[in-house]
Amino acid sequence: MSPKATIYDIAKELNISAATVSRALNNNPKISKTTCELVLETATRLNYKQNKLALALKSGKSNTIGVIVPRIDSNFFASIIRGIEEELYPHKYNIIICQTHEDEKREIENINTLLNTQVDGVLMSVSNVSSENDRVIEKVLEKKVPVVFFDRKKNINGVSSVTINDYGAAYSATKHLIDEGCSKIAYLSGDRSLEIYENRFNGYKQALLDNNLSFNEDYVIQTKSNVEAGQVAVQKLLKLKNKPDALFSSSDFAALGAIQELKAQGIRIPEDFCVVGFGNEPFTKFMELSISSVDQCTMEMGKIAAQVFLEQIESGDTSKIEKKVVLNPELLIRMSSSRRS
Amino acid sequence: MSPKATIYDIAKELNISAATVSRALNNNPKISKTTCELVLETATRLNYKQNKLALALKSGKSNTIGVIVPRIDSNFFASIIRGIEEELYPHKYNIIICQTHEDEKREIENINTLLNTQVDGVLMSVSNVSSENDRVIEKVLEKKVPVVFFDRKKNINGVSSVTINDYGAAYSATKHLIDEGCSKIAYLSGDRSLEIYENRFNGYKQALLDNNLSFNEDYVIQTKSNVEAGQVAVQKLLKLKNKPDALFSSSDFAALGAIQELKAQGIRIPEDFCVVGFGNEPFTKFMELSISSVDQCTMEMGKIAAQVFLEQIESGDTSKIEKKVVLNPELLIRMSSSRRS
DNA sequence: TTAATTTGTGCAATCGATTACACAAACGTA
DNA sequence: TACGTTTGTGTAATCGATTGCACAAATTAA
Repeated sequence: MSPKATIYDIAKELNISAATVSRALNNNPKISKTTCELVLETATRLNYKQNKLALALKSGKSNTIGVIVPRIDSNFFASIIRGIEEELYPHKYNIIICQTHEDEKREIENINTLLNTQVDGVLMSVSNVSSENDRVIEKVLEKKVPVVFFDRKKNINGVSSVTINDYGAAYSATKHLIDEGCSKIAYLSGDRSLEIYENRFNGYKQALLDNNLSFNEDYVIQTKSNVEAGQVAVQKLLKLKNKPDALFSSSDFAALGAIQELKAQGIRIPEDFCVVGFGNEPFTKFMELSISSVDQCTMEMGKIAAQVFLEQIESGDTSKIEKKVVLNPELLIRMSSSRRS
Repeated sequence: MSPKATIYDIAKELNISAATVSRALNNNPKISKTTCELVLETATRLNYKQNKLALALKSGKSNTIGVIVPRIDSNFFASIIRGIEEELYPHKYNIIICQTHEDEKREIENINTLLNTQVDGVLMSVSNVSSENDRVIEKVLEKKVPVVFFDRKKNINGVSSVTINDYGAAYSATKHLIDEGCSKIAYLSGDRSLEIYENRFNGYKQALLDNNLSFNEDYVIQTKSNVEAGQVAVQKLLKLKNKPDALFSSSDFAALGAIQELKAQGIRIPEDFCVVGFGNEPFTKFMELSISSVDQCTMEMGKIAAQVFLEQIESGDTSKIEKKVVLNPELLIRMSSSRRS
């Protein structure tokens, strides 16, 4: 028995043509019951598995999509991928995962690999803002392969996206801190050339202005999204003459670092200083001093990105549909910013 | 311009044969420089991308592997996948991710889908111990598709695996608790029909016996791996006449729940009660009362699983190599079990 | 009984790339 | 001049499954 049986093996075994075998396996009504049963039986016996590659080549549809993320081992992206997978599983799509590690070159490589692999679509969270990969993405579109951005998008014609309302979330978070009685609110940002961080910054700023608080450039620090960065940022902030009394961080990890440093310096949370993070990382609710954070609806984002992809595929003409879905994230108020109760 | 250019399009454009185009694109030395340059230029102009499906069909090698995990949105599996991806990226392999949600039916479906997709190998962490999928896996092997288990393995002939020394890790953790002065050590287990949990149990038990401590059946509780399960388990334990003074948990999440419940009942950690978890989840080191845990070398496990796969592919004959790699996890002693210093 | 229809299969092309083999043209050598 | 050798390309088969078209056999209708 050959390691991989084909319809030809079945055909030979039964002295019929491969075409008939193919039809029998697809329940084509033109095939007689007798033949059909014989074929199915032989297929099982030979451990036949349909070769999807041949099918994909013939049909031009691989039933595979590519997902490109900066990295997979972050709760945020892993949850989104889970959402995508669950939504696409019933539709028999396979998912190829690529990591960019925020490297533009690798991002472009990944896109090209996926195209070569003949994926039916590309779902991605962009790593980079440079315009070189804009051109690469446009080439994907030329090939009628739908692209859907999630979380971190770019504004490219014909590309749908699923994002959260970063502006609104930042606005709510900041407003919440104001409501708790804070008036000197600092903001830890990520790379502001990425739209999400720019939007959060704007939400933060607008909330201050709408509440008659002055915007202080010294209170805005651009950092990485990790614990150390949060510690360093707080060290800087506490050296200011006019020390802040609250912090809104674009990253839960930085928020954690900030809290650690604040405590180390003897500052009480939330009495003297309130903190709100972003991302609803699992640890934020586990901490003894639980951390307020913005939940980014990751599973939902993945599911919706998958749905948008499916709609585009089904509609046939990708280029005309351009859907921009914006989810409303939820502010989870926890101990790090709850002065009441 | 057609959306997807093929070598035939290039050939027609230049009035040469597709064979020549193929050779030129593959830098075949038999092709004249002139032709070669013309082809490359035209390929770029037409936005040509090699169709990997056609290549895979022809060569019988898809350069794609399948990875099956219970779920992707857990730090543990996500890290392993990252390791696999990084190891395989330079070798131009694509990775298809499947989730089982611990469902045996879905596990079998996934395996079959991957076979249909003609993956060059399957790397999996098994969800289930039933023997029905043993047969499915044996069919994979019949097709000369290498299978590598990681973390949760099964003992099937011809299947390599990469696991950690669960027995040793549990032994060390228990021994450490004993060294801290604990003598009544409870153990929270996962589903003991899975080898990993059975091994940990044995390591725990042996450490007790080797140190002249009695093994108490009441101290062993089988639970889920989540926070609530840990809380419930501690409630049970504290109702015992002879209350334990330490806990080794097979799950960090359960360890966290346990700690929360212990604190709620006014028990001091580590003074009155020591806790060690398993998995080195990110939050364990973030907690104010940081949690001792066993690091499972996830990235490394992924990388090694990928290496084992590569070796099998290169060796040609899969069936003869059967490699069992066992990694030695590290016990990270943190505040939840440090009475000294 | 003959013609029309239905039923069940086979033939061959197709998807895109590779490659063994054939072969013409250009070259060198005796 | 005639005969080997390169050099560069083309032809056609192949990978596995699908499917329009053709067609024989069986069935039905007239």
